[in-house]
Amino acid sequence: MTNHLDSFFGAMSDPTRRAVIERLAGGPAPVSELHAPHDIALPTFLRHLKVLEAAGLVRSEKKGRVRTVHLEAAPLAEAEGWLQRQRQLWDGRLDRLDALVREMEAGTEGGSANDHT
Amino acid sequence: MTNHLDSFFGAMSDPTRRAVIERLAGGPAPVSELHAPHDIALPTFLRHLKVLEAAGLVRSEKKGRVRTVHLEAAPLAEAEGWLQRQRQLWDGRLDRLDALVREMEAGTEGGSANDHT
DNA sequence: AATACTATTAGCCACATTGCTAACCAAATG
DNA sequence: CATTTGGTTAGCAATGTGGCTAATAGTATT
Repeated sequence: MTNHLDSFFGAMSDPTRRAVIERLAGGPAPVSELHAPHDIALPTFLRHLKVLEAAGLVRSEKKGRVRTVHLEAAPLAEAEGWLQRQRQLWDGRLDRLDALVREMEAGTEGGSANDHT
Repeated sequence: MTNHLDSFFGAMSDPTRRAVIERLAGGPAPVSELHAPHDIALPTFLRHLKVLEAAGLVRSEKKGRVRTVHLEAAPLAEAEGWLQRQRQLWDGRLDRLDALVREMEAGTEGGSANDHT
């Protein structure tokens, strides 16, 4: 199936690439401008952009000799959703455990309690 | 500064590791149980767990000969927040652009409009 | 005490990633 | 039309990642 999340998280795991995303959240920009603040060779930087584009995080169009890059928000939302689901599941579980513990402490009269699974 | 997000996203970029997280969202589990559904050698799997632990995503305690692993929700929340901020920034920008376009279409009477920056 | 089970360490290989330089193409610009 | 500018391609080196097997350690279990 080769999940989207795979290439997405891979793309986000690099500080240079995250910095590009942060910059692009403020609006589209040409390659040269995106490259400027980073102290790496342009070809190297270009490959970072390609990784981002392959992950569907950005798109770019070339007009004349300038390529303009812009953010694609949908993948961010997707990953955000995934994280949220996992976290909420876990948080919810903790809440339920907590309730169980309180219930058990309240009275040992004979409550049938099922916790995990 | 060696951001948390670095190791976090790195850890999440592997399907095996994400599957472990998904499993752990349902509750803690011993190493062997976590390993079972994955068709890779145990030592290999163990290293995945180490990556997750190094990224602060899980913790584990060993009792007897069994190591029990559990999810740590805080990092998920942190990454979730980061993504949300970037996305909202971008979405907000789109909204503002949209508004601008509508404003410009409404009347070309002589409105002074500032968009980006 | 011997055996079986759970986890761990060590070491190896193949491939991916990230960095570089050098050379090059195509579109402005003088 | 020569030059500069913005981006791209090709190729190399160093390091990281993910997989394996073999061997070991430390509990249970019988």
